Amino acid sequence: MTGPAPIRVVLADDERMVRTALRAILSAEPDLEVVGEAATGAEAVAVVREQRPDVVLMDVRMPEVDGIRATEQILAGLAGPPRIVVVTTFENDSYVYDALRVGAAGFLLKRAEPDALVGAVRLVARSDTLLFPAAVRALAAEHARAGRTPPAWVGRLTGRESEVLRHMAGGLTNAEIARRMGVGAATVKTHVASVLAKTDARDRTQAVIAAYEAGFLRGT
Amino acid sequence: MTGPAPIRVVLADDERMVRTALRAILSAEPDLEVVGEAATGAEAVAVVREQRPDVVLMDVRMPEVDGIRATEQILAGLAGPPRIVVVTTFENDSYVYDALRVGAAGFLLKRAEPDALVGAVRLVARSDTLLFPAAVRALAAEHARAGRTPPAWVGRLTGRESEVLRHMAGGLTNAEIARRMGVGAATVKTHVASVLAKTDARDRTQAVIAAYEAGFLRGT
DNA sequence: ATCCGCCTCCGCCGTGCGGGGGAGTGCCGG
DNA sequence: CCGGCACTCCCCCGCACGGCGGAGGCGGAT
Repeated sequence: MTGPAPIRVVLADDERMVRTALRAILSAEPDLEVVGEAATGAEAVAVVREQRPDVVLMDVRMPEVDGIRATEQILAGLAGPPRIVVVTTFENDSYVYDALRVGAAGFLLKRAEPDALVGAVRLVARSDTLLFPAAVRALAAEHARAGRTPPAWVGRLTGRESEVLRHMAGGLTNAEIARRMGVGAATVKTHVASVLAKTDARDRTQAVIAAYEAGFLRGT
Repeated sequence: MTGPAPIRVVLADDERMVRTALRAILSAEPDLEVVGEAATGAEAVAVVREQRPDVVLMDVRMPEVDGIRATEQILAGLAGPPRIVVVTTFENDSYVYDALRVGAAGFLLKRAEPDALVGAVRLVARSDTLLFPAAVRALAAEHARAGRTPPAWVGRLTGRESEVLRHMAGGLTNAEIARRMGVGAATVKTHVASVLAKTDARDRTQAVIAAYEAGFLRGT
C-alpha cells in the first residue's frame, strides 16, 4: 500500500522560521521528504537543479529573485521540472495571476491548515491538479463579467453592419471601410447609421465603446 | 487522531456506472461516506437539501438541469451550503469558467487518479482550497495577455490628459468633457490633441481603442 | 535666475461625420 | 403575389472634430 519512493520536497522561503515550520509539518508525514531549502530565488533554482525534487514550496516574496521569476526559471530550464506550489501570506495577492501565468502547479496560503498543506503536496505530486484559494474566484468572477450576457443589439446587427462595426472598432474612417469592403462611401454611411441606431450610440466612438463592452470583438 | 465524523458526500452523475465507480473509490476510505446519489440536476438539489452533505461531486452534463445550474441553485438556496466539486470528462471544457463563476469549490477530471479524487474530497471538505486542472492555465494565460505590458504612452500622459482620455472613452464630446472638468472647450481640445499625439491616434475613436487595448480603463 | 513641463485659453480653417431625406435592387416567406 | 428586409447608392445640411499657430501663468528642477 505504501509507495516506497517518498515525495521529495524543496522549501524556498527567506524566513528561517517559516522553513522550519514547513519542514516540521512535512517531516511528520512518512511519505514526504524535505530534501532541500533555499532562502532566495536564485538559491531555489540551484537547489532544485541539484536535488530534482517532485514538489517545490515557493514563497513569492524573496530577496533578489522573487518566487515568480524563480518558478519561471525552473520550469523553463529543466527537462523534468518539479511541480511548484506558490505560497503567499495574503489572499488578495495579485501574485496569483503571475503564478498561474508562469506555470505554477498550485497556490497556497500560509494560513492554510497543516492538513491542507500536506494534502496539497500529495495532490500536486500525484496528479495534474491545481490548487487555488478563494482569490481565484475573483479572477473567475471578473472573467464572467467580461463574458456576460451580450446585449440584445448584437443579435440584431446584420452581416454587413457587423462587418462595418468591426472596422469602426479597428479605427478606420468611413472612406477606408468603403475601400476595404468594396462598396461606396454612401453605403458605409448607411450601415454606420444603422449601427449607431441599434447600439444606441450617437457617434462612432460610442459605438466602438459599446462593441468593446459587449465583447463584440471576441474571435480576433 | 481520527475525526469521528466522516466526510459526507453526495454523488451527482447521470451515468449509473460512474456513480458506482465513484462510490466504490470513496467507500474504501474510512473517513468518507457516500450519503446520497442523484441522476439529474434537479435530483441533486433535492438530495443535497435533504442530506446536507459536506461535499458534492457534480457532473456537468446531466439531463434537464445541468451541473452548473444545479450548483448555482444549491449554493443560492442553502444556509450552510456544501463544497461542490464539478466533475467533467474533457480538459478544455469551457465549463471550468462557469463552474468558477457559480462558486464551485473545485473542478476535477474524470480521468484523475482515485488517489487524487479522495485527496480532493478531503481537501475541499477541510479547507478553503480550490482544485483545478490545467485548463485554468489557459484562463490565466488569457488574463496575462489582457494584462500585458502597458504601452509606453500610458506613463507619458499627464494628469489632465488621462482624465480627458477617460472621458473620451466614456463617449463624451469635447463640450461635455469641458463642462465636467470645469474648463473651457478650447482647453479640452488641447488635451485631446496631446492625447492623440501620444497615443499615435488620428482621431478620438482610435484613441479610445488604444485606451481599451492598453487596459487603460482598469480601476473602474 | 533660468528653463521646461503642465495647464489654461484664443482664434481660423478644412473636413469627416452624422441626421434627414429618397430610391433602386434582390431575396425570402406569408 | 406582395410585403418586408438587407444591401446598395444618392443628395443636402450643420457641426463637432482635429490641425495649426499663438499666448500667458505657474511650479519644480538645474
